[in-house]
Amino acid sequence: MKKLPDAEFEVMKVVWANEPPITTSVVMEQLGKEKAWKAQTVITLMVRLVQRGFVRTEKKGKERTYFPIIGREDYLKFESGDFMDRFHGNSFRSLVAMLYNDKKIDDHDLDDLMIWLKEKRD
Amino acid sequence: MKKLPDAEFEVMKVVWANEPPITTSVVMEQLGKEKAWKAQTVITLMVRLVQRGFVRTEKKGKERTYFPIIGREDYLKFESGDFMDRFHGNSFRSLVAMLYNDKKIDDHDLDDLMIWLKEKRD
DNA sequence: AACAAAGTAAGACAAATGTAGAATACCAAT
DNA sequence: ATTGGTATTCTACATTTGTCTTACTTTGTT
Repeated sequence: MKKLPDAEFEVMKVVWANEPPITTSVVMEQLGKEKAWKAQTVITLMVRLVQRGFVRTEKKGKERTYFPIIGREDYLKFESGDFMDRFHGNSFRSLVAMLYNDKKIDDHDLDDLMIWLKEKRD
Repeated sequence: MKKLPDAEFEVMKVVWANEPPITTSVVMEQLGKEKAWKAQTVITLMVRLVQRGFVRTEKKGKERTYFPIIGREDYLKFESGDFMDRFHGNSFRSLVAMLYNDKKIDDHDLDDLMIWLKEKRD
């Protein structure tokens, strides 16, 4: 698997968030607010995602529908692993300390985490 | 701050790992094994890092020396925050669960984390 | 002073990415 | 069958990234 470019990832997020299949118009609607993309832009991104093997597509009349091939979980796993590798030399503590110092995770997150950890104790 | 391209990040890793200032030849030596980069490639990357404001440079005779401006910690914090944001909606638990399921971290890491968490309870 | 070696600057070029215009296909109503 | 509206395909183009070639500087040497 390879990392997706930012724009394509934005599209995939929408694809994953919806019950397949999805159309470009739906993607447009759901991204339109933040990204001021033209319809062609979204279509181009869909085409590239097909080439990359992230989605497959079917022609439905004048429209085109898309189905995810790579699942959200799998992709996030991949990105997470890559990230740990590249930026934290796989040292988990390094990551935690860094995020905590930078206030990216707060005490509530830690409580949350503690609960999860305790559940693991089975 | 903006994300560095891969190649430039590789160079920065070496810059950060050495006592400043550093020269391209040192970067070459330390990267040479893995990256089969020509000297010019490294020099170009250094130039781009200067433009980006990650390092500053001084001419020392025929050589050029470089000093980091952005610190490793600061950059890693930035990348870590960005990552949490983009891929885990800032849910730290989501990240931990993902890494654990994907065997990127093991029980030992979790124990370790538990200890760290308990220390935070002060 | 002239030269070779080491290092650099300037420029090049293909591939990847972000973004979109123009021409075209397809359905829906006339 | 024609027309009009959408969505699509094809094509384009600027910017960024990865990588390098060629021409020039600087310095230590003959």
